[in-house]
Order: sequence, then structure tokens, then C-alpha cells
Amino acid sequence: MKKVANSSCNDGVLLRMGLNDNKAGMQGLDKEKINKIIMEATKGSKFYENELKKDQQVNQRIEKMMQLKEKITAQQLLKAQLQVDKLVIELEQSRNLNSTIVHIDMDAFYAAVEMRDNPELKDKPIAVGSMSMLSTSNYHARRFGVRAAMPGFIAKRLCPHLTIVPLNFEKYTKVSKEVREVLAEYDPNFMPMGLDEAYLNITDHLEERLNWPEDRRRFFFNTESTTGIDSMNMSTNFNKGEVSSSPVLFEDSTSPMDDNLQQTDLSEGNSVVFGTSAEEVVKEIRFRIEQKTQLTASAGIAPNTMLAKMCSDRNKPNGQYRISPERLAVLDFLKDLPIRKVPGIGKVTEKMLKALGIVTCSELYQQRALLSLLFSEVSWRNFLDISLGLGSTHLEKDGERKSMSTERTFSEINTAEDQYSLCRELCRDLAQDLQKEGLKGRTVTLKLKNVNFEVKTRASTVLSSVSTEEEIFTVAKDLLGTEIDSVAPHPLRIRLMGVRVSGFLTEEEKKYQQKSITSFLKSGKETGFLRFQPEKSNQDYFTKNSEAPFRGSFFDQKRAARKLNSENISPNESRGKQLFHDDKSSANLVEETKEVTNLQNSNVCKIFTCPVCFEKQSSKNLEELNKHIDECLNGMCVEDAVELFKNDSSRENIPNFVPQFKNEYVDKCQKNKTDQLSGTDQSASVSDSSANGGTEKFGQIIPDKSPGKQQPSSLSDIARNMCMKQCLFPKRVSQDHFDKTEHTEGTSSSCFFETKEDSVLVCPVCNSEQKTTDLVSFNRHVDVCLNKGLIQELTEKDDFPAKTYNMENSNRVFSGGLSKGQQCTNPSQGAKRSGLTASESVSKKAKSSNSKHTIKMFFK
DNA sequence: GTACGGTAG
DNA sequence: AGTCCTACCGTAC
Repeated sequence: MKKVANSSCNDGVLLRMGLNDNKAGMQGLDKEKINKIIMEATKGSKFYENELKKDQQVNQRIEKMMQLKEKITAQQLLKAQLQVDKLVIELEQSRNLNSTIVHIDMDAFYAAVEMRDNPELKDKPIAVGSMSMLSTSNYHARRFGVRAAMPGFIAKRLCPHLTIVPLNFEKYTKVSKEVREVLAEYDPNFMPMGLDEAYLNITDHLEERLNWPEDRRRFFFNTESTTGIDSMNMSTNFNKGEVSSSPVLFEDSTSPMDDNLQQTDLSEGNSVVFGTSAEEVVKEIRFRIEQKTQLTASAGIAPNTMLAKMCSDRNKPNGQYRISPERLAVLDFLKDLPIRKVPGIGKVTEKMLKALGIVTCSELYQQRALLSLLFSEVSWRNFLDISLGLGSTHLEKDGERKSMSTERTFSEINTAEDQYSLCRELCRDLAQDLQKEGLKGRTVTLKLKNVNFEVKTRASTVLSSVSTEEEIFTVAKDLLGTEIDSVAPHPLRIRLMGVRVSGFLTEEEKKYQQKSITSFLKSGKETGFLRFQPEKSNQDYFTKNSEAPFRGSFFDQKRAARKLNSENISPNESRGKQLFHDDKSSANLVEETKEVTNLQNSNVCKIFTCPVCFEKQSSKNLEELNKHIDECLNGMCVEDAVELFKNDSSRENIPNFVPQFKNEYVDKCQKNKTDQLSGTDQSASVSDSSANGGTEKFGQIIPDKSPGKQQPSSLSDIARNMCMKQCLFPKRVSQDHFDKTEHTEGTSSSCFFETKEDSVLVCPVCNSEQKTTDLVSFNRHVDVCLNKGLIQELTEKDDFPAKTYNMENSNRVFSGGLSKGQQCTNPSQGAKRSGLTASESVSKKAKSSNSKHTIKMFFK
């Protein structure tokens, strides 16, 4: 369904939209007439103009390809031939003919259901859909060129008597369920593809069936006829191989059952016994479907899904076809098969291949060397599989959904006001759908189609996943705003808007989200996060850890020590170090403790300790980690900033010290401690701030502007605060930067303050001024203070806390800069992100190794 | 990560 | 008067 007519002609838009396989009939139109009418109806429309434009783009692609082809030398081709043929041999060796795959396809499904339920439609040409778009048509209507994916108003011109029935999905779903009940008996793991199609693997069934007594293969005709259709007559025809009594659908079709009927036992008058072959099984399935629903299905039987699908098309409607599981049978089937019949090859690919003289699958095989030079690896390997008749032999349950979207077409909307409210509506709908499935995603995509049918998509990925109307709209409205601005002062004239959410959290991340909240409440139970089970194949993770139980990171222990006022931290335990390691191939972030230093597995949830809240966090990637830190930083709000002094010499580069922060910090420290002990959920304040009108952008909470709250008065205030925070709590870093930075342990190299001489920092613990040239030594002092001398001796050793605060490491994980996708479009965000004024923030590091995006962002 | 296009149902 | 909606994948940057 919903497929435009196959086109064997590749020239022009007209024929693509027309009909090419019109069967001769008393009524109906011939191909030329149909195309003429379509052309008349379509010519001059914006739609048509856009079709022409797209067509030209395809032509350009073809042109490029042909130029490329011209440059190919005989030698290159020969070399390619050898390489490809080597692969062919491998592929042949792996050819698997042992499965029996069935593809079931309900005939003109929606239309058939409507006809079944309304006898008045029986003899009429009908289509299901609306004036603007048809989903499918019955075979009667198809003779007039009325097809799926054709607008109703054009169909009406082709066939003025056409009855257009509105869609009734509930009904189709119900019928589909009935069909599926039958299918499940042959393969409990069958794979539905939409409402009207399914793949089955009947290999096991066939084997079992051999031992079945005849009675188990006997089925009775349904003698109750609740509708106007004479089901008895249908069934009789079914067995005799006569034309089906569904004349409306199949008036001019040949009998579906006139071949291979030998095995079907016509014994009793009201029952049939089916044989044990694959054909018989599929006949049985189709028989049962028809008895149950009064609808017919077509089917294909083959050794893999691709072939099965092509087979089901062969004797449509109400027919079936089988490719026997032999290599030659497969190749014979493909020999003259037009490539357009292959699932996955659409009109564009067809046209491109036609330009290379490839129309049939055997030609596809003949040109394999050339194709390997003109197309991407994925593409030409796919072509090769097709031409060899290779496909998947098992039915994979389709995995987790990857995106969810909603979009709407309407008559022109051109005022920003309407567009925003429409956008909100879409977000509301989408949020509802998302919540139904309990999904949250990080990427929001806005889709727009202007009145010229040009489509645009604009996406934005935020750090904390979204699912509510408000959250989605916050992102979507920005994207929309940018588009409106981009055409200003002209109005944005659109005919479609859509919103999509993707980048869903994995199950583990969902659990993590909940855990991270409860963990705050639990105030840091050591084992909390270890319940984050790594996925399978991570046995060694636990084996290693079972010998030396995870003790928590350095910070964690400190916090625990402080809280419990314990004096029993052994040096060994305290030496657990926190460092970050990036496994580029898996793009995962690893916090390695002594115990898990060699951990390489990519699927493991890594544990780290948040330098802000000191909670252990489990995370699979950098974004997640940074998100948490963002939330913590914001949760503590700007008052938590640490003071920073700068000597007069460089005062112009560093914000002035703001005295009030000093005492506030200390107070806040106390408060945090109490909060944690009393179970106050700090993260709650983060979400609250957005609920209270603070807006969340790019995963960061923009400070609540509500009156009564102490606000940093200006951008520079925010920047200063962030700058201060950055001293104590190294900020985030982009993955890019992270990847590019070398991972040299222990070398405390550049940090923001290293480049400036004689910084004076105030220790947040003892409140004394510390003159320092680098953060490492300052951090060391803080550590010492925190531990009240307990661990002091350790600080003398080289490998200790330096790593904890090591800017080399911290830089990667926390320090300034954005990844490409997080570029700020608005200067205040940019400032907030970077945490520094422009001139300040372009440190040596940023200049040299962070991408230009960062720099650009700084100066926005 | 973003933008766009191809494909299918 | 007038040409859908949802989802996935691949490619290029």
C-alpha cells in the first residue's frame, strides 16, 4: 500500500506519478490517457514545480556519477572486478538456503476491509483516504490509474465515479489482529510490517508438521455468512482453483489456486486437509485468513526475507509463489526481475542504475565491479547481495524505537503567532505520545515545509532529555524562531510543521536518572550505584571487582569521611584516584579506580564522583556526566562560587573580587552538608527552577528571573560567578576537545590560571588566601584542608590528589568549551557556557586544541 | 551532531 | 482549492 505505481519509465515527473502496468479491461483507461490526465491536473502547481526541481537534482547526481564513470580506467575496473569477485566467493560460501521465510501481504487491505463491511461498495471503484491523499484503492479503481499515494482530487479526475472512503484505522487494526492470530500459530516470532504485511519463519513449523496427524491439518469452511459475501462460495472457488468470488477485487485476475493443488485434499464437503509442504502451509494460512476475515492475502515463500517479499508480489492478488531453496532457482528468479521490484530500491536508485544500463537484477550482477567504484561500500555491497539473492534468513525483532515525531500539513500559515501556537500544539501531541511509551529524548528536530514544498529540518540536542510539552517546546520554539528570523522581514510561509524527538535514553540511563535522584536522598550510600549492572559480557568487570570491592572515589570517601566524622580511612583506600579515560572506539567515559584500572569493556556503566555534590554517579558517556555536573552547579546556584583573587598585574583580565561571596560560600558549604544529611534533594531545586519559569537551554538552567531571588545582576556577574566556580570545580569540556587531548596521567599541564602569574585563591575550607601559580597546588591545599591533615602525608606523594584536580584530566571532562552541537546561538548563553569573558576564555588550550567552534562561540 | 534525501508502508 | 504521515537509514559535512 501507499506506494506509487512502479515505473519502468524514467523520464519526467509525469510518468512517475502515472500508471504503467494498466491491465487491459473493458473499463478503465490506458496508460497514456492516465498520464495525460495526471499531467493536466498537476501541471503548473507548486507541487509539480518542486517535483521538477527534485528531478533535476537527481539528474545532477546522475551526471556526476557519469563523469566519475568516465574517469575509470580499464585497469581500475579489472582490479575492482577481482576484489568484488573475491567477495562473491565468500558470499556464495555463506549462502544459507535452510530457512523457509514467508511474506504475507493482505490484498488492497484497507479497501478490502471497507468493501467487506459495506456491500454497496462491492462493485464500485473505491479508494481509501481523503481528497488530498489516498492510502490504497481496490483493483477496480486501479484500472483507472487510481493508486495509493495519489491525491484524491486527481483520482477523481481519473475516475469520476470513484468512491473515496475515509480511513478507519481502528477497524483495520482489529482485522489485522485477527490475521496476526493466525500467523502466530505458524511462527510465534513472526514480524509484522505495518497492518497488512508480515514475515514468518516457518522452518520450525515445517519440521514439526511432518509428524502431525491429518486432522491437525484439516480446516473447515466458515458457513456462517454474516456479511453479504458468500463465504461458502468463496471457499469452494478457493479449492477448485476458480476465480475468487470477490469480483470487485479480483475481477480480472487469474486464479490464485490453480497451481500446486495436487496435495490439497478435497475430501469432506465442508473441510480441507492441507499437506505438509511449505506451499501447503502457506495455502493453509491464506485459507484460514480468508475464512476468518473474508479477506484475501498474497504470499511469497523463499529462503530469505528479501526474496520472500518479491515472491509475494509475483502472484498478487490472492496468489502465492515460492522459490525453492536452491541456488539456481534463486538466480533464475532474479534473472529478468526489474531492480525496482527489490525492496529498498526506489525510483531514484532505479533511475541512477538505469543510467548505467542496469534494469534487471542480472545486469546488476554483471556491473558489480563498476558499481563498487561508483557507489559507497554500503550501497554496492547491498547491490551485490541483491543480485546474488542474499538476504536475512532470520527475523529480528525490531529493537528499540529511535525517534518519535508528529507533523501536520495545513493551508498556508504565515504569522509567527500562529506558527508558535501550532508548534506548541505539536509539542503537546508529541509529549503525550512520548509519555505513553515512557520515552525521553535529547534531540528535538523541527521540520518545516514551505509553500513551495521545500523541506527543512532543524535539530538541537540538549544535555538533559526532554519529554514534556514545555520541555520540547522550549527547544522547538528556538529552532522555529531562528527560521522565522532567517527570512525576516518576509514572513515564513509554511504548509507543514513537524516536531521529532530522538536520542532516547537507554534503559540504563533511565534507571540512572531515577537512581541519581534517590541517591541524593540516600545521602551517599557507597554501594548505591554499583547496582547499575553492566550489560552481558562484562563478567570480568565483576570478577575483578569482587576481589577488591569498589571503594568509591577519592571525593566520595572524603565526603563520607566528613559526614561520618570517621577517623578510619586507611591510606590505601584514600588513594583511590579519579581519572578519566576515553576509549575512542566506544566513546565511553571511564572512571578508573585502582580496582578497575584495566577495564576496557565499552558497555559498562562507568562510575565517577561528582566534584560538586560528591555523589557517585554512573554514566555511559560524557554528556551525561557533564549534565549532572551542570545540574549540580546550577543547583548550588551562583552563590556557591568560590572567590578568586587576582593580582593587580592582571586585574583587567579577571573579574574583581566580590566580597559578599566569601561568607556566603562558607555558609552554603554548611548548608549543603546539612541538606545532604537531612536528605534534601538538591536536584529537585534544579528542576524546580525550570518549572518556576527559569528556562532550560542546552541542558543548562538559566537562572530564575523571578523577583525576590538574588540574581547576578549582569552578564558579567554571571560570567564572574562561573569563572569562580571554574576554579574549584573545573568545568565541562567538549567531546572533541576531550578526544583530541592526550591522556597523559599526572602531568599537570596547562590550566586557565597557570598562564597567569601569582593568582590568589581563597580556600573554601579554611578561608585563607592561598597564593598559587597553578590549580594543582591550590587543589592540593584544599584537599589537605578537607581532610584536616589526615591525608596530609599522602599529598607529599606524587601520585596523589594532583590527579584528582589535575587540570589535564579535568579539562577533558569539565573545562570550558562546547561540542559542535551545543554551539550557543545567543550571547548570554555563550557567556554562561564559557564562564568567562571573551578575551579571558580563549586560553592557550582553547586556541590550540579546541575547535574553532569554541572560539567562535566565545566571540559571539 | 546536523541537514538532507531515499525508501517503505 | 488542491499532493500525507511516521520511521528508519545512509551520506556529507
